[in-house]
Amino acid sequence: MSPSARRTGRPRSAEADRAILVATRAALVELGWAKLTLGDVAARAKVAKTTLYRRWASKCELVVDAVAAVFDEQLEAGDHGSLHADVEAAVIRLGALLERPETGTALMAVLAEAMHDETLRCRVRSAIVDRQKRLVTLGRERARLRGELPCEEDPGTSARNADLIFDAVAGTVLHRLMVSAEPVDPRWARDFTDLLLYGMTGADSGGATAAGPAPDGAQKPAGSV
Amino acid sequence: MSPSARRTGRPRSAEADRAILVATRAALVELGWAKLTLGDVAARAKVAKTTLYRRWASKCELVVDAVAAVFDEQLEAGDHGSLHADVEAAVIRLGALLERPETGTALMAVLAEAMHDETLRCRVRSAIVDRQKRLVTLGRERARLRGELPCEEDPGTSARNADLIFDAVAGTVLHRLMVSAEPVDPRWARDFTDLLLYGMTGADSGGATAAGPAPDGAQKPAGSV
DNA sequence: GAGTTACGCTACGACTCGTAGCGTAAGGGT
DNA sequence: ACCCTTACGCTACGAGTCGTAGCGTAACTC
Repeated sequence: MSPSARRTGRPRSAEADRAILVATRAALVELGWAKLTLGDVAARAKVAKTTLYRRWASKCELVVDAVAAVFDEQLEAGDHGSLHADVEAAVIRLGALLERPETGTALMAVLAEAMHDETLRCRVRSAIVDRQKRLVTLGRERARLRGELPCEEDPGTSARNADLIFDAVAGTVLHRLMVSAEPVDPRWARDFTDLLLYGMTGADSGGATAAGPAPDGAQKPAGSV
Repeated sequence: MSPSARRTGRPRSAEADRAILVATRAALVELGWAKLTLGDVAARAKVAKTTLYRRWASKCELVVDAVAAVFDEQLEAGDHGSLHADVEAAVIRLGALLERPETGTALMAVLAEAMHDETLRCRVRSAIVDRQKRLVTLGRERARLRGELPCEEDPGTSARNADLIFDAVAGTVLHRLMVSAEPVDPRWARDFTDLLLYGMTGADSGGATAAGPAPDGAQKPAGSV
């Protein structure tokens, strides 16, 4: 239907698409969400304002696509050899992604707007959230094969735990950057990973937090108290 | 200076203040951040538009105050007898607060806008964030007195850990509600608390996650694997 | 070449913004 | 009681943005 309806006529300029998304991110950094106008984006992208309106119905949808493109570039889930290393790498990668001013600002603004727009919320979920969540599932699967996590018979429990982990990782990194306005540096990433794996009690007492060089790296048993 | 400058003349109507903040929250729920206009807020509050502009310079500052008032109402840190119970209570309380549509929407929008406005960011921090963060410090202090957490000599380490815990709690709850759009129900609060205290490894294997009624309640040792 | 679709450009009505000006209301100082 | 000071309500205004319509042209398919 979609391909048959558009197999004829002048095709949409792919370069215009890219220029618009780039301009959207640039304008977002410079002006912020509130002062971002579609007219300004069109001027930066050197396209007519009408072209913009022909493709995106609202400012929200445009920004979602602009941000999703950045997330797609950064989507990967390499195997770092241990659950600890995998989590730490994910934290640093997500932190680097959200530290880019365009990404963080845009994501927050879109999420705020999505509270009132179910369509927009679905769009955000499919374009950004679900693809990131898949990485959590993959990482846990690898950890289970390594014997770092127990097998779970109940798929419901497994899904719930994956959701919980995802909320914890993404939410904490987001909060660190957006609310606390502190950087996701290697030390914090390690501290947070320790917290996730071993909990408040274990991480605080294990001596792997402050001055020590964390000699155990990736193989700290849970009952280390 | 401020009190001396305003000790004479007609005082500002305190009721108008309250009406404006109430109207702001109501309009935020109904219209969302993008479509929220100060003119509309003024009409709802039954005050002149000029009165609004005399007190708040921008939409952001108005919304910050409107949200901060709600946070103030809910600020408490009761002693629930154990670290586990304290954390779980805080999660549920924060969840209930952010589940109110006005609060979550407004907070996200203001945070997004604060990325470009250092003044606004400071305002958010002092009005909302820092007051919540104090609860974390208090809870950890109590846990230390109970012997649930080890003493920390280094104040820098202690502060870093408190910040980390705060980001983890607030960020995860926020993400669960705003991004995943799932409720903070008692089961999730318990699962998340287990994760925070005992880590991924401990919480997953302890059997306190899925169907069981969690018979141990608040006294699960860290080395329960 | 004919048909179809996208693009750039211009112009437009509708709307909101934030401010200025004026007269009136509500307190404090003597 | 009187004046002074400040806040309030109301109206009106220029400035700016919004999203759309109309037209001629460019690009691609059959």
